Amino acid sequence: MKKQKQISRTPFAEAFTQLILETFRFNGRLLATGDRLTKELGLSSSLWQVIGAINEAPLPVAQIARNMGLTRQSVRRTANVLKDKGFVEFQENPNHQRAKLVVLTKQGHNVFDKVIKIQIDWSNSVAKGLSATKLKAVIQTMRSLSERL
Amino acid sequence: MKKQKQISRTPFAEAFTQLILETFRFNGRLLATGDRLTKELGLSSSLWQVIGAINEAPLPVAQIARNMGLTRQSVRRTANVLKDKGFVEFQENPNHQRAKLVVLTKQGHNVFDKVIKIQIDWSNSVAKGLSATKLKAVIQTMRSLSERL
DNA sequence: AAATAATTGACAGCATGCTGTCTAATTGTT
DNA sequence: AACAATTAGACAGCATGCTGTCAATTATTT
Repeated sequence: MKKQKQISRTPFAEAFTQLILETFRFNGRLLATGDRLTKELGLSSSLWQVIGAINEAPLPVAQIARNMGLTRQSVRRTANVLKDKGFVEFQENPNHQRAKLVVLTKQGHNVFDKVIKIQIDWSNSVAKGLSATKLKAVIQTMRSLSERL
Repeated sequence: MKKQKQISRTPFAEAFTQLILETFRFNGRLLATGDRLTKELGLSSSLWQVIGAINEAPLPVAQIARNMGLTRQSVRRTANVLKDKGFVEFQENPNHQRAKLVVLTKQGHNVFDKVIKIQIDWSNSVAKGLSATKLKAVIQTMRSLSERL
């Protein structure tokens, strides 16, 4: 006779475990799809994320990193790649000598507009049967969980 | 006067974009927390995920990879690390000469039991104010979206 | 049974997250 | 104004995902 487990998961713990695993999978799929859809533009998920982060207003690397929940080192590398590709440039920051502002070039703005269009088409193709309300509920739960970690 | 954007996001596209970014953040947080909680056991998120995948029954590397939505190459590397740490061993597979079975050692079973306990404690500490039902709804939406990618 | 296709392992190399350390610059405190 | 604490950049190296290729094995088709 098989020994019984002493501790058993509560229904919440069970669902939470599933959610974690599904999040890992979903994240992987999103990255793969994002890379695929923007490859022809010379971009990848990490690149357009940073471009998107400075679309409204130029920011220093460290600030971008905080906004995105990444380390400044990793965003810096991405920013350097974007600079090499001609999508951004570093400009003097009147408020800080070292922390230069990452600014979209004309080409950068251009490519981001294309990304937006791709994203919108993509969203529409994915939208069937799901409401914005439902997505918002998901976002809220994820944020709520995030805060507890 | 500023030029008006030609295409604007639908509410769904807006929420979808937010969901994508939140997923990236949530994923990062989960990995960081998972690593932190199992560090003392000599594990990391990638390691306990694979251990968990063969807890019920031994499987070959390629099968584990398919189950987890990863490439076999990446799971293989993880499996080799687990072997070096003594948590798994490779055993002959009666059905396949090349594809050896990844099997938990006694130490592997042992450490996974500890991981389970940690996960349950963690779940309980996170559970306040959230129901399993709510999490299930999130999982379902994520799966539904995953399938469309 | 033989030929072809699919799967697997092994190896190499890239992408993008992380940590750690050192130095320079900035900010906050006294 | 001087000192301490924090922040930023630069560089090094690790972790863990990916792709690509080649040979060996297994599965499928004819």
